[in-house]
Amino acid sequence: MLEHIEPAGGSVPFRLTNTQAPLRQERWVAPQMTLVPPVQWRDAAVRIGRGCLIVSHELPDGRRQILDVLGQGRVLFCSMLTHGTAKARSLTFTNVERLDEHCDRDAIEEARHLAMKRAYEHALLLGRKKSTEKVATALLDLADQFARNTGTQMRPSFTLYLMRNELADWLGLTLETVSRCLSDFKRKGLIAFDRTDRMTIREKTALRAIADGLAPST
Amino acid sequence: MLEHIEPAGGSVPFRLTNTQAPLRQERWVAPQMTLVPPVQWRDAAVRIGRGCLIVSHELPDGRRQILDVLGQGRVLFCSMLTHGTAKARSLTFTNVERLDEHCDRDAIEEARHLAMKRAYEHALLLGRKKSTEKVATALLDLADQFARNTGTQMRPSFTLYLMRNELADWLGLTLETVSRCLSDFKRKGLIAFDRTDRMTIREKTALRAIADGLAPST
DNA sequence: CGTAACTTTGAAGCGGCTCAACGGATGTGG
DNA sequence: CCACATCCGTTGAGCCGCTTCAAAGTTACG
Repeated sequence: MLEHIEPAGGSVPFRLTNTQAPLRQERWVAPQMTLVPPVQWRDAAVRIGRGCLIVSHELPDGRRQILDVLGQGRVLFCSMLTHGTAKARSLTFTNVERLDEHCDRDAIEEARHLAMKRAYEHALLLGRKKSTEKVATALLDLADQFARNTGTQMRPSFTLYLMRNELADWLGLTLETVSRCLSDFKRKGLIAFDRTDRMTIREKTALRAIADGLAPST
Repeated sequence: MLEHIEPAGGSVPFRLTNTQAPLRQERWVAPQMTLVPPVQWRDAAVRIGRGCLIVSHELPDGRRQILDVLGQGRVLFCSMLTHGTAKARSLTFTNVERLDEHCDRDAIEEARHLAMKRAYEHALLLGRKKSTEKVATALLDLADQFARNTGTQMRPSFTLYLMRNELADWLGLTLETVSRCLSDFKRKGLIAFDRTDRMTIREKTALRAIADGLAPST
């Protein structure tokens, strides 16, 4: 989906496969790329085929807020990028496909609604949830998006594309607080992970209760 | 815009003028009403003619997050209310007019973009700004929306429809913290108010710098 | 190995929250 | 008219959850 591709992290390995299919307008994006829509995609909606994108926004002094994490099937609205309201970045090899304003009208409409709904849920999280509630919410959200075909329904397992500091910037916390919450959940058997980037939800309903603020804070 | 109108605060005076103009679909809403769109407005976009609405969302235990504050000209998307993603409430006598999906297509598109952009800015505020930065941002936003014709450009004056606890729920703070910030700004001459619901911005650029995190925290 | 990047863990500090008291404004009834 | 209640805002004191700072542990990769 890129006209210009800017390596965002200085040291991250950089690779790009820019496949332009004749009928479907589709492109591949390498990890750690900042997405810059080509001019003709200025107001387009693009669907993630596979991979993972984060959408973020920053204060002048560099404090960052990650606004959303997009997995397979989610839709990114390029107007947000072109108007300077946000930046999008790939966290792994990611495939995006341009939706057609007319053919995919319903899908676009639905995606717009979902984006707004998620923004509202996220505001509730940022403004009113405790750190443990935030982390629990994030894990369940990521499981929904990225555990499509791995693990069971009640014990989903997924690749965590975000690093601790990215989780922190998503949740309005510090990376240390995120790490402590995750270790805590692990100790309690609510989740499991050996590698830091591979998570398994072990007690989904318990996590759900925590995420919704219904669990005693012990 | 209401089919059923539910008095939300128990003690607030209740009055309603339900004007249904023949051509323009337009209605009046009394203060402190929870807005419930009539069935035929299920997915409509409605523009605020005058008045003030808040859009909010809650956790099961009652913690509330105010998601947006809408003044004259702003557009509310009813689908957010009908899907249970949010509630809307009037803070004063408020006039709303249904936009036409076809005639007002461009206006709706623009409003959608604005809503999303504001949600993003709000997330940045909630997740990454300090209390003083939050309050400064809120004051400037409200000045932009509600000081249309009062005060000067650099010294806007406006009616503050939100109470301290509503400001707090908007900014992810407590009402005490909001009160302390406002008193602090007043003491420093950045703002002025005698009645608690009538604000004047006195040092717009200084407030702007604070809002953007560019001011020393002294 | 050795370095770099990321994570974990600990200890200390602080910003915003909680709890509490007071003050001003408005309304109501005697 | 005053006594009293209610609601909202302000202010203070103490505390706690998260951040900050620091150091050690882990993983990946040359």
